[in-house]
Amino acid sequence: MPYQSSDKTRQKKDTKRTAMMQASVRVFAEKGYHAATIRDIVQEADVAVGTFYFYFPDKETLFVHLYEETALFLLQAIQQGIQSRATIPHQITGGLQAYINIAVYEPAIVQLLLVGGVGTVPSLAVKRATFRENLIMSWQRPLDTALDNAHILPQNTRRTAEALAGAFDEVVLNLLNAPDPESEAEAAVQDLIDFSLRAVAYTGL
Amino acid sequence: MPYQSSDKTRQKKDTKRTAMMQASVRVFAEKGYHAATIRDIVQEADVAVGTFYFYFPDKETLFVHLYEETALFLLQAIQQGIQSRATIPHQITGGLQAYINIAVYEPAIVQLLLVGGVGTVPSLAVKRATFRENLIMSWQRPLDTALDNAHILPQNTRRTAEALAGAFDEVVLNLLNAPDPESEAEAAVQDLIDFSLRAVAYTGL
Amino acid sequence: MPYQSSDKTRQKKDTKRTAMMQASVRVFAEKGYHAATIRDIVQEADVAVGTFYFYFPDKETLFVHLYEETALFLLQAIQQGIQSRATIPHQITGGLQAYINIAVYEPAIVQLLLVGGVGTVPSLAVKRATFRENLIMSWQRPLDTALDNAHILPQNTRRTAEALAGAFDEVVLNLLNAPDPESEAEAAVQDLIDFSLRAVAYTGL
Amino acid sequence: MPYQSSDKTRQKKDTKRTAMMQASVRVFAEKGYHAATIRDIVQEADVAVGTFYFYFPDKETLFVHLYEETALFLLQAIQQGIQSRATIPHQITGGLQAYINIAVYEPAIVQLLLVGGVGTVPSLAVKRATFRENLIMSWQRPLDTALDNAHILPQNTRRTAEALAGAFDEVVLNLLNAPDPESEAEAAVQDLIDFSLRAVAYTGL
DNA sequence: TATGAATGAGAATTCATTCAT
DNA sequence: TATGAATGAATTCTCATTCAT
Repeated sequence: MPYQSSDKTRQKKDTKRTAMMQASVRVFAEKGYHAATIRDIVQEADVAVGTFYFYFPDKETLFVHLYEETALFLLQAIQQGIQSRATIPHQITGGLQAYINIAVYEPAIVQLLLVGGVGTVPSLAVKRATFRENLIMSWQRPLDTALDNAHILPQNTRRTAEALAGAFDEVVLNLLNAPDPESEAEAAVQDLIDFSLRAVAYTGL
Repeated sequence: MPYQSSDKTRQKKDTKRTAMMQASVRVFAEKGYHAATIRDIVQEADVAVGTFYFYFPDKETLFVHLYEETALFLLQAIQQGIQSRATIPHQITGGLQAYINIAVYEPAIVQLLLVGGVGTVPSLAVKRATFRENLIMSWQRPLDTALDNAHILPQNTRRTAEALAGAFDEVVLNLLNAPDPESEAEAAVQDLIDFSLRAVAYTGL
Repeated sequence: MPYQSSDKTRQKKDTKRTAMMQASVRVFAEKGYHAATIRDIVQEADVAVGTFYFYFPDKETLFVHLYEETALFLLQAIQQGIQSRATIPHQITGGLQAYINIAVYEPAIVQLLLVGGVGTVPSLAVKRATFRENLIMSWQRPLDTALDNAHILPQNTRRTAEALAGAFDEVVLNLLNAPDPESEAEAAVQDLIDFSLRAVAYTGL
Repeated sequence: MPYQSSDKTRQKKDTKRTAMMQASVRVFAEKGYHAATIRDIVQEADVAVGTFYFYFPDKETLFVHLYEETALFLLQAIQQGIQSRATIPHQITGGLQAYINIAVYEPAIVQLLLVGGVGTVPSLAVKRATFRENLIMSWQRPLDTALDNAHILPQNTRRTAEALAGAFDEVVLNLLNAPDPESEAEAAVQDLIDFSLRAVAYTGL
């Protein structure tokens, strides 16, 4: 394996690289793309500026990469929460729990996705659109299935999915601004489940 | 009469000032606070850099002022749409129509509020929080009244209002990204009305 | 007199022009050339910016002109105080009284000359050098005469004159920084007379 | 040993920092605070603009710092020249030699103090006042002692000290404008010693 | 790999000056 | 004459990026 550095070296490298990415998420989440400086990031990660450019080509590329990766992580968690269940109530519950879980324990990730990457670099616009689209689709798919099975009343599931996605985001952001998000998380999940089941006109109630 | 601050002169001044503010809204809405440069703004308004500073003290002050003014305008329109009606279905209809009307005919205003002012200057954070709070309260008030009158089932109206506000925003943003927002507006309003009445557990259906 | 505007007009013009020059002296004296803005000057004179450029070609020209005029005024006052007397003690007394009188009652003039025009525009450098040279010469001339008449002991009168000029300036600046310059002026004059007569080795003491 | 803040590196940094400070002194001395631009300074130091801001927080801070440091240096030199001697003639000689020595070999320092910092930034005003006060006090102290010992006749020593300080400054500035200051320095010192001993009414002559 | 000094393009802001009215 | 809106060159300062060590 000549092209590969030793485990020890790789581990150290990965350690530093990971530290910088986590620092980046925090800094971008807190300040947004433009207000965050490379200096902010390297100070948070406790490395030198030059080190940043050893691991990442530039600020924009890192940010877009971070956004993609983070978006994928959140989407997969939500989809996992949805897909492991069979009926709409459980699916919504599963997806929401996954979402709010991440929001509470990794707030920087959610903040990066929801506020850190708004109105920034052109190259991000398409990534952001894709993320929103995937997020909406994640909620639309169970709705379509439920509609087929007459578990919900007829409706424009696309629009319902958009509305649910927006509703969840807003509640999550308000939750994160609360003094103790963790303690309120469970109630928020329950309120949103109730809200959603009513909103999708769930016939099983 | 060597010089006269005549109506004509004053009117011209106001005209130019207004033009610059509108240009600013467009640029801020499109690029967000940080990415928008003074040069962008003055080019959009077709004036020189110095002219900007003749009318406005600095970029930040203008932005915050713009945000406040715009937020007030949107809030009043929505509240006007709500308060001129008596029952929840009509109130939601009125508020939504006002919101989507502005979104379609003054998209920059909505974009400035929803995306332009995210993660920007500290002095804006409180304005933004106030705006979101007022927006949520605008929806919560009719819910509380309806709950008192048993027009909706018992629920955490605060959370419902948050969810509705977020739902509306997301649908509006998706609408604005559509190829022809105007043609879809009516359907979007109707879908959201239906969504909302289900979501708030309106008992009159 | 076709080329001449009416008395009334000219008077008004002179009034305004004079007001601006006096305002300029005050502003330049207080802030120095660079820190003083045209806006400062016209506000102090209560006219519009355009008016400034009707009377004066530009900031630098006005400043240099002001400096020259002011320097001439001070020099003539000092020289008048010197030349109207016959012997060194009276000449020093006369010159000093004139200087300190102006310093106390027209502090802006002295401040403009001593501090307002330091290290500023190249075109002023020569004017300033000329002023200092003339000021020194004003004191050297009576010294030379006194030396010829053996009223003072042999010395390098040029150097003595430099030293006296510097001594007077410093005392004047300290006087102007005093809480009540006027009340201390007389004592300062007397101290400086004594100092000077000793310093020039006046033989008549 | 990927990187080492070795002596060599640190020395280089100090070297560059020192070079920039010296360049700053020269530029400020020549043009004064306002007329001196960052561009002037970095060109004189042959570095890029950013380098200036790597070493110094901003123009004003550097200038004030430079002024303080320079004032302290000059004051200590003069006081050292004074305090190492016992009687007024030797004290004046010592202080003057120190002053003129610096003026001739470090003209920028003296010019910065005497002309570069006049009528500039508010934060400098107090530093300048302190410097003048300390300078005057440096001359007043030996005068007070001499007066106690009856080595000079009764007089207002504060005023005499002011006058001497001003006299020295003026002669020094004239000396610096001479074609060959160094060659005239000795004579200037001697003339000023004579002038001063007469001016303070030294009784030992 | 890692460092941080050095760079310079670009941003915000100021202000002398012009000119249509 | 007088006005003040409009201009844009010049200035200060920031920050992403590079590179010698």
